[in-house]
Amino acid sequence: MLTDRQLQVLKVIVDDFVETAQPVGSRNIAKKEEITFSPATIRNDMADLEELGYLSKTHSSSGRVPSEKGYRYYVDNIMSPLKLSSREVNQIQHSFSERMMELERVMQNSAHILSELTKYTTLVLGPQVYETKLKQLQIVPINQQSAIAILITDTGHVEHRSFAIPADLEQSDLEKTVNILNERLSGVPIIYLDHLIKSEVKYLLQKYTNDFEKSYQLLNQALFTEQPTNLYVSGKTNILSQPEFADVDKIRSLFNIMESEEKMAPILKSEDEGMHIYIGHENKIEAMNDCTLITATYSLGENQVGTIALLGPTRMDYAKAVSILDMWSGQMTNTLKKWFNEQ
Amino acid sequence: MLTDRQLQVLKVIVDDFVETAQPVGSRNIAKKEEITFSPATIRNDMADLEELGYLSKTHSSSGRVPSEKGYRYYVDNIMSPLKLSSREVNQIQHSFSERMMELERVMQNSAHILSELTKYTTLVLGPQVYETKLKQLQIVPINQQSAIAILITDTGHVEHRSFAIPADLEQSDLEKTVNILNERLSGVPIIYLDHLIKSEVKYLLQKYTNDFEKSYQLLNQALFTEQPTNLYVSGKTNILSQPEFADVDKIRSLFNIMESEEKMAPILKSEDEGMHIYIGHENKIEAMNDCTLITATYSLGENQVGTIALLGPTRMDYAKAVSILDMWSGQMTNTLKKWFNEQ
DNA sequence: AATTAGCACTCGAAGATATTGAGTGCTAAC
DNA sequence: GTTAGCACTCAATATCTTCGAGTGCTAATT
Repeated sequence: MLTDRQLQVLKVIVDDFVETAQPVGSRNIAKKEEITFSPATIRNDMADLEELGYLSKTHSSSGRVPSEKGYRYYVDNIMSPLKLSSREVNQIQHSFSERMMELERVMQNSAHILSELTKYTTLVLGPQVYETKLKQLQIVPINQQSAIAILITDTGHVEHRSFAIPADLEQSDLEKTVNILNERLSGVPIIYLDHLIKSEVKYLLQKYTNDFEKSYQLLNQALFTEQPTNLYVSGKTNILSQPEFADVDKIRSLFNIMESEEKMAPILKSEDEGMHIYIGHENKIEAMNDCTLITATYSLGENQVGTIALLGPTRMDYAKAVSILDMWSGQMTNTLKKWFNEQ
Repeated sequence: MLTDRQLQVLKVIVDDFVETAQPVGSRNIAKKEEITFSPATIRNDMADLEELGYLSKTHSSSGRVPSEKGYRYYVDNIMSPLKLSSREVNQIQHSFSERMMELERVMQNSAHILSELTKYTTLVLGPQVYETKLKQLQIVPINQQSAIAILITDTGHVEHRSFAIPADLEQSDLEKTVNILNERLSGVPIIYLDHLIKSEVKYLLQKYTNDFEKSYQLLNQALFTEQPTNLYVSGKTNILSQPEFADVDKIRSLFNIMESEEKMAPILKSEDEGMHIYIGHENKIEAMNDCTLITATYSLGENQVGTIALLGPTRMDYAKAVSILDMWSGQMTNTLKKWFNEQ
């Protein structure tokens, strides 16, 4: 168990190092207002803290630097929530302004604003579509060979895909197909679409259209070709300003991960709701071993959960990051509740 | 005027430097198969070429490096088109495969593949919409407060925007508005929409709907709020592998530009069609002063011109870059012609 | 007259050596 | 338990040396 003084020393070291990115020496600690004891005393405490694994040195005669364990302790036991400035609060609220009626825009905007406020990289993963329901399906022919399928969900999400119309498909069959689909599929959760089409709609099509095979094939092509983008990243370049990322190789491997939705999505998805902090090697991906990732979930409806995350160096302003994510979560939940109850 | 031998020396220096990124010395040049004279002779030529401004040294006893003027001369007078490997040809053709019916996808895909092939950054600027015509306008209500407007153009481009429905707008007015719009605006070039609405449609709305003011306001809100994204960038991280971008500050300023459509679009748009090569300080933006930008236009229809560009260090494999862009342009033009004639 | 061999010279890169100063750990005094 | 004092450590920085790839110039060769 740490003494009060040790705790205080650890806090000062983390705070100072987060700010300056330089190892913190005993003399500098002693200079702080809140510190009332001498450098020698502090040195003793630091030696203890180092033995316990909360601090480390960059070399034998350097000042101390928080270890990952030290950050962990700071996050779990020391840091206190920060009061955000009114400017920060305003900006966050602004990203939920009324004119933003689309989830996509809200996410994009939030990512942008949070990365501005924190100077870290913000990642927003859209909600999984477990419960999203199909509102309407439309097919708009463009020319003889191609048409566009437009899916609209009850959350206001619009998805469109163009596809080739089989050459020998009759116009009437196309129309019938669309009618059947709209009739049978409206209100159905997206996730069941595939199943429902395979079971029920298939027979309807077979019954009412002349060229079932073509219609069915077309349908599959139009609806199930590709996963839509669901990851919004903003402020990637902020990472470049951090002194720990002076190495171009590091930057490259990190950027490669962030640009790939497949790699990033599983990292962001967490089993349970709420906030999670992954410090350094707590991140399973090697390229992120000197980063901290803070994730927070937001939910719309019952089972739809999305994630927002901040990515920065382990030397992160944890209190600020957490407070800002917290603020955002609250606003987001409010907005979505209002939004959902209204419709 | 350069002698044949000087020309040959310049060519070897550019080719070698592009490959190795190291200053080229006379001994190394003499070792090349195609070179039949001694280092001393080459040194004399190099001294002349330097005096003429085509070469420079990194320090007084280093080998030579092409200057921007040297690259310019190489591009204008020396380099010969490269025959692409069948792998490269295949990959480019693949990005135009039949299933890609949407311009957006083609652009995204092309950007990706070209950056893979060249290891430079690829930027694709979508065509300006001067001539694109509105095919269909649909308005899909999501709930009491909001709806989504979907614009489909004759090029298969789909644009959607959600907007708030004024609280006191009657349902019937909304429907009437949409009907009027579809009737009057189909086939109209997007660029004239605004004008046509202000002149003609305005009166129709006034005549047939109860709450003209609301309908009109809604219309403006739905159609003219924001410019759609039109810039696709791929392979930004490729730049990180180039030795000339070891400096993080350089990277940052370059990334900042590439991430901003407002900054990038005017650079990419060129007055006239065809290929343009901007070497080093020929780029007006300071951050790009040690880059080369090669732009090529592609066109669909009569007046619609888009741009594709490769961005790399001035030490670029010009022959390859030009050949690949050339290949792509040809394919793109073909594809679009076929596409347009069919509809 | 053009080309080439020969040679002194230049200068960056890489390694070795000295200097400085911020910081530590330990011991003894308070 | 706390602190002053002091010897010690080591990264950062500067200075010097060595090495070699490269040059420019001059004189010899073709």
